[in-house]
Amino acid sequence: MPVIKYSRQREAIKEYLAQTKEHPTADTVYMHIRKSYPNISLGTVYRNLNMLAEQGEVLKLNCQDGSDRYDGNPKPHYHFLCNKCGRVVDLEMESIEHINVIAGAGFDGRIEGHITFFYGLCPDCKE
Amino acid sequence: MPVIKYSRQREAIKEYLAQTKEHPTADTVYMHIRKSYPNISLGTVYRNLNMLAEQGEVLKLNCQDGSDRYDGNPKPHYHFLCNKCGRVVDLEMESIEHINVIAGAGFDGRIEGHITFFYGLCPDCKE
DNA sequence: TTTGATGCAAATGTTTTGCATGCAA
DNA sequence: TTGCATGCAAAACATTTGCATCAAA
Repeated sequence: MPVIKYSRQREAIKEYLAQTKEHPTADTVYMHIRKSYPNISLGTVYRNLNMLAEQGEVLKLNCQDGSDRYDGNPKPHYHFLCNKCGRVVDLEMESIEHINVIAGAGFDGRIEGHITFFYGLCPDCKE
Repeated sequence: MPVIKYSRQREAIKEYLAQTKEHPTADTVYMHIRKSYPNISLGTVYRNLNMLAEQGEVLKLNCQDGSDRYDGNPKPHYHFLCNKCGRVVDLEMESIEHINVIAGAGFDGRIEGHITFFYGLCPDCKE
């Protein structure tokens, strides 16, 4: 397997993701990084996002609205998608790992995990 | 709003989805319907799948592998995605609606529901 | 007869890829 | 010096859309 070399572009992407709570799309990442690296190409952004996701340094979220978004927090956690403004918010909540057991009860395969998105109205939109 | 007129193409798509358990992609639907309607176009398949999903007659599944798949069973239910063969299987399981309450406990917005995909190894791949 | 649905092809939006060059090690 | 990463542009995909024609009501 090839060695992974340092690149400031990748570092900038990682820093941006670590600092924002926006759960940006690849294109949004591109727009932001461009401010400090005007010559960065969209291809580089995609390559690095995929690389970081593979390394487990960021999360790639396959949202229910069809968009792919990225999360700088690689620890598995749950997300909330607002039906009105489309925002994706991190949820801090008690573990629901037991649903794997419930799902496995009548199923002959092996359940290793789950991905859950909650949806509804976010604090700002619920009024 | 426009009236929805009967079309044999749409009917064929609906029947195919009702009878299969494959959770096919739009392209797979196209390949199948083509056997009985060789002239049907991919555009028509997409238009009808979207129409049926909007009417609530079929489910559009935004799978974690990034693909969109369709399910002829419009009742909400859970799905399992095999990490090895990529197959999507229906799960029959006890309700886990209570996770909405758990998620809502520390959250100031309104949780209306959730979408969950389970993953692991399907019965055929688990050996 | 009216109007929605179709087939076709072009357009769109997103993501990936090939290649010459730049830069890390 | 070696070879991975980059920028650029083209290519690859998936999905949508415009339009003339077809068919349901």
